[in-house]
Amino acid sequence: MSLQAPRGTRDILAPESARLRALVDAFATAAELGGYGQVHSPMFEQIEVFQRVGEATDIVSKEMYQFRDPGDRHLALRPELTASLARAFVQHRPALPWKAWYEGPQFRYEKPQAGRFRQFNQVGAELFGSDDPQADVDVIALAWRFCTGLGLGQLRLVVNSLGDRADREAYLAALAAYFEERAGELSAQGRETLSRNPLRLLDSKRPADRAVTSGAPDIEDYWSPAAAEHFAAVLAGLEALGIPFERNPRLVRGLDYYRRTAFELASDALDGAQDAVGGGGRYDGLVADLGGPDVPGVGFALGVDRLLLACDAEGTFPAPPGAAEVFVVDVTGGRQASLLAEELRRAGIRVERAFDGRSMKAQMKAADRSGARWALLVGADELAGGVVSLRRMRGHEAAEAPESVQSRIPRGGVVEELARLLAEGAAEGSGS
RNA sequence: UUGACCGUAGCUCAGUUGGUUAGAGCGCCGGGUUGUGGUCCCGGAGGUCGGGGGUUCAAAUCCCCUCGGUCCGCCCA
Repeated sequence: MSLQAPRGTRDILAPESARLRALVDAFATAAELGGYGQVHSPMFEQIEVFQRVGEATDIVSKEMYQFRDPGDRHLALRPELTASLARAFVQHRPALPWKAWYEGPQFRYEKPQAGRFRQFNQVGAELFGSDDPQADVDVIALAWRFCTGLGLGQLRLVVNSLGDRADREAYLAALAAYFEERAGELSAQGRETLSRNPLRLLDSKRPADRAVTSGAPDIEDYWSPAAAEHFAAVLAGLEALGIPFERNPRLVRGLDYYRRTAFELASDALDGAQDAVGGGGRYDGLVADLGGPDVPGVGFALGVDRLLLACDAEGTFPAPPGAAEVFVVDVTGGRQASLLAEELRRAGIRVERAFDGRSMKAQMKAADRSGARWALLVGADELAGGVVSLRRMRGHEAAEAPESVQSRIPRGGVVEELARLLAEGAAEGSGS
């Protein structure tokens, strides 16, 4: 155990990696169905990209991996992707509205825990250039459609509005005043949070602080008429689409740039502190903060690792079958297995074979474990006769007549015959 | 940064108050006569007991440090 993956990171090996890719594929399909195009952005950015976006947020102030490159540039591994996308928007100025989706790892220096890693994967989408409440709905609908498409049923959509910039500032001031007055009742940690960002305190799970926060001023009382109207339109839009939600005036998100709409997807199937699978909101003003035009935006990100945990908990979205379709057993040295396997693979058939000249029994065992429905057997007899033995591997009783299970076919017709059998099997499989 | 618990074979775990060559199940490899899987039987490989230091005649077992994991808190994905 001398060398291992750094703390908070892990290797994702074969069956699980296929599942992760399938999840990303499903998201790509959902997003592109909605007119979002994929963006690849760098894993690291000039550190200012993130700093300008949220000095007071934890992920920027204390969780960033930062470094200087050999050219003395001050860089940071991306702790989130909305800022990267906003930077890309400013740099390229695409036509509006710009709808982008993304996927990939992000990095935060935190204490690892179940469902929380220092390198973790997210999928997400952003819509730049519209302040229409229907844009908010478009984005939320994508997240919802994708998650329910995975088979997740125990998911709650929690929504809130943080008002416009001025509303938010007025509210923040009122909140700070309220908490200052009662600082004595707060826990030591609570007071620390207060000095950093009073909004954070609303989320607090500490019982002592809860008592204080329950009487705190309500954001709704600080909404401007425009913000209130916007939020009402978003809720009406969700209702029209039949997307269930619950309102929570205490929902503030971890990132400071949110304006108006904020939302979170939480899973009741996940226990413990990490029940949020994703969240997002509107961030009007962010693009301007990065030196671009005053273009509004709304988006979200979902934690891939948490989504998969939620899928586990609900017993949905299993790993896709990676099984071979055909296994070539060759006891004449292995060259025939190479030839047959390659021929079949060039025809698009998933083929496995054994190495190291193992015994027929061993190769048959391997064939069984591979999950292949068909085995091709090549021995001295077959080789001499220009044939191969074709054996059905699964779904038959031991008592069945041997000739219905195994037969010899001409060597030259192997690809055609297997293609036919597999197509037949697929048709049957889809019918049942 | 602080707290609690945990760390024995590839995996899941036993291992009595410190006491001989550290075990099981699963998995893996081989065998059960001539070239045939899934069941069964037999055999085998595989472990610096996370790492380092200390106490002791003797440490997987006790103490300290360290690394990693889990939980809480914090926060989020």
